[in-house]
Amino acid sequence: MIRPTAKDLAEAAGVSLATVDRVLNDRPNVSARASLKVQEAIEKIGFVRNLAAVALARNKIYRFRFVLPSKGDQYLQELLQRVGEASHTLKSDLTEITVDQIATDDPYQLSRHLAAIETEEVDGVAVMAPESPQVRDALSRLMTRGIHLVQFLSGQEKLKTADFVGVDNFAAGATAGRIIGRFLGNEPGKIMIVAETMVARDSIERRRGFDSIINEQFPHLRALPSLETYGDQSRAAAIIQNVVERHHDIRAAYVLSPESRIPVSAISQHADLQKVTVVVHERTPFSEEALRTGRIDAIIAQDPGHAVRSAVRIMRARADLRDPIAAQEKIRIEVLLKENL
Amino acid sequence: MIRPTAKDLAEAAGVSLATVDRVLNDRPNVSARASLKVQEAIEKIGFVRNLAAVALARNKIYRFRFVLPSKGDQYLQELLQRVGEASHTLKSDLTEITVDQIATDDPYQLSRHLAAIETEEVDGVAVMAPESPQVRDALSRLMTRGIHLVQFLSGQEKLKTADFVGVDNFAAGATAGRIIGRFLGNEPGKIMIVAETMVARDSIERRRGFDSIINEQFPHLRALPSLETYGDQSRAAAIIQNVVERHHDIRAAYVLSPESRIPVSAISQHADLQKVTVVVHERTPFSEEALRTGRIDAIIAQDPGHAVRSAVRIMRARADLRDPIAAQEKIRIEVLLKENL
DNA sequence: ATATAACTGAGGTGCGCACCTCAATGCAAG
DNA sequence: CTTGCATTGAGGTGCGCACCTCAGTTATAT
Repeated sequence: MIRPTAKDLAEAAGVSLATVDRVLNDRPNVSARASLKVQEAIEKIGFVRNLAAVALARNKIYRFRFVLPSKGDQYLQELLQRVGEASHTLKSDLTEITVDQIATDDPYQLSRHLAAIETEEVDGVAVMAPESPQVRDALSRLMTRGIHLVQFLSGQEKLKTADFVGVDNFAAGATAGRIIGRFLGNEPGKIMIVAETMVARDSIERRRGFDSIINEQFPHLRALPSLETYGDQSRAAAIIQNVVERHHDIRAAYVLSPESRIPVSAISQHADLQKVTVVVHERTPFSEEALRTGRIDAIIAQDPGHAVRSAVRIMRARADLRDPIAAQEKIRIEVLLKENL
Repeated sequence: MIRPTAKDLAEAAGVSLATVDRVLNDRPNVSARASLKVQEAIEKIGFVRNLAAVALARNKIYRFRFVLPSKGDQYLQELLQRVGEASHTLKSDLTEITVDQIATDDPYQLSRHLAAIETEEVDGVAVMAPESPQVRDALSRLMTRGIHLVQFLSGQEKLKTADFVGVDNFAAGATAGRIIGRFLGNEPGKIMIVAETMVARDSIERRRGFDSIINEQFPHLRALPSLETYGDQSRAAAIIQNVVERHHDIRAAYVLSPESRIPVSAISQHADLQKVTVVVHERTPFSEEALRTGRIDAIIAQDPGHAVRSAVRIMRARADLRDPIAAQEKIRIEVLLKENL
């Protein structure tokens, strides 16, 4: 037999096609005995569902939505582009992807937005938003309503019942710590740490991971308190100037936030920081160029294209009541140097 | 209109379904005018082929084959496992994957094997084999016979007309160079370089990439001539001992070959090499464990799972006479440290 | 103008499965 | 023994497209 079909399976199991259908699709009114006979026949004849036929017969269009921040710099642009590409590619796969950009840092607005998503219009939602109890509740309610949720690159204290796509930020911070520690060698010195804001859970976890490595492995180095730019160029310059005046042995800088343009610009414009080792997060046109020209020394990244595709695969699997293939969906913490860009 | 079908397309283009079919599938006997009308209508109504329906109607089983070495250590096992996983996963996608393990280092045997592959039994072949003119010819002939070829992780001087899956080995070597250079700091010293054999093009290119960085960026370091273990444990110990006796300032070791167990074992057993920085290629159970326990300091890797899936996607696209999505198929040069394993 | 080749349309079939209806059977409680 | 419910089978329809045939039409060459 070339490739057994459901008909062959029915025959082998000694039941009708209708029963095979009931078993395969978990429909009610099947006796345990019949179910068992079908399961055994599946093993015996090596039946494998033809997914193309399933998709065609279901004739269902999968509708997924990405909820992303409305404000951001190059990293957000990068994400939007990847989502757009995925949307385009997946059209022929009966998958429609939409994007909502809202002020994800306003828990109230975000919650309202999530509450307004109708079960009928969407099969799955991938949300990238900072943590808050209110948002967490809204996400829970979303799931209760039968909408599959993916926590996307974001720092929610993970809802255990939801899928997550992204990296372990503690490990990402630790990786940055290892890089800086090894790059600096044995001479003592201080490390400047810059973030847009330390409210974001992502930044907090990275900082914790970073500190854990520096303290344990490189005790001759000292990580200074985190500076917050609030996304403001002149504020960034001012606080960095302030730190430089008080510490004469700054040998490295670590930028916690995904948007590194403002902090790195401030650092590379400062006369006293020309020789410091700089590590940032996320690959953007800016960080890539900075790595090429030597203004920064390494990028810790998670591939946004992978992340988007992974989120879609997971939502797709959940919509079909399948389990995602965990091994394939792990997002790697990438270390980018000038040579492996 | 919810989602235009070919029928809608025919209507919009003012032609028959038969003509739409001829245009969509590049069949002969279509006037330029009719073709144009269809193309325009596609744009106009936003027609997108339903791939599930295409697959079902074609009812074609895609048969792909991986040709891999018969001899190897953990990296080969890793590869085999990934191919097996892909094979399992893709069964429901009408894709059958087989593996041939042969002595790929014997050009004659490999050529004969490739020549024996029938066009009827296989749609695409992914070959991992070291370079030789004879093999290159055999690969060319394979393509001439209409079998889609993917050069898989291997060091053929690339056949321009064939697809390639894998990393740029020059860049991989350069990345290793950067890592070692930065990890060692400013003190002068020597770098021991070990390979299974320097006949493999991969190793040669990595060595070139490595040297280029060390020479340009870290002139206080010196990379010693490559040692060849020939996969022999005692020979490895002997040649390393020999080098250690002649050089007292070895500060790092770089293992070029994908199988690093033998060289690393020899290095970590040598009393004088306890403090050297070690960088190897490819993630295997051994190298992973060595990184965890600190016997090595970094791994330069290419994800074999990604590589396998990428090769299959490419062969699939080629079999459908589509172009692969280049951006998605790029294999990254990964830098693994203890923290981002 | 006629033979010929290049095009076009109408229609049909089947891919493997999901989903539906309806009748028939079994089984247990009352 | 009847009633009611769970289970099973038979059969049909349609998803969107590929692929085939054959008749009819239009352009091209002679």
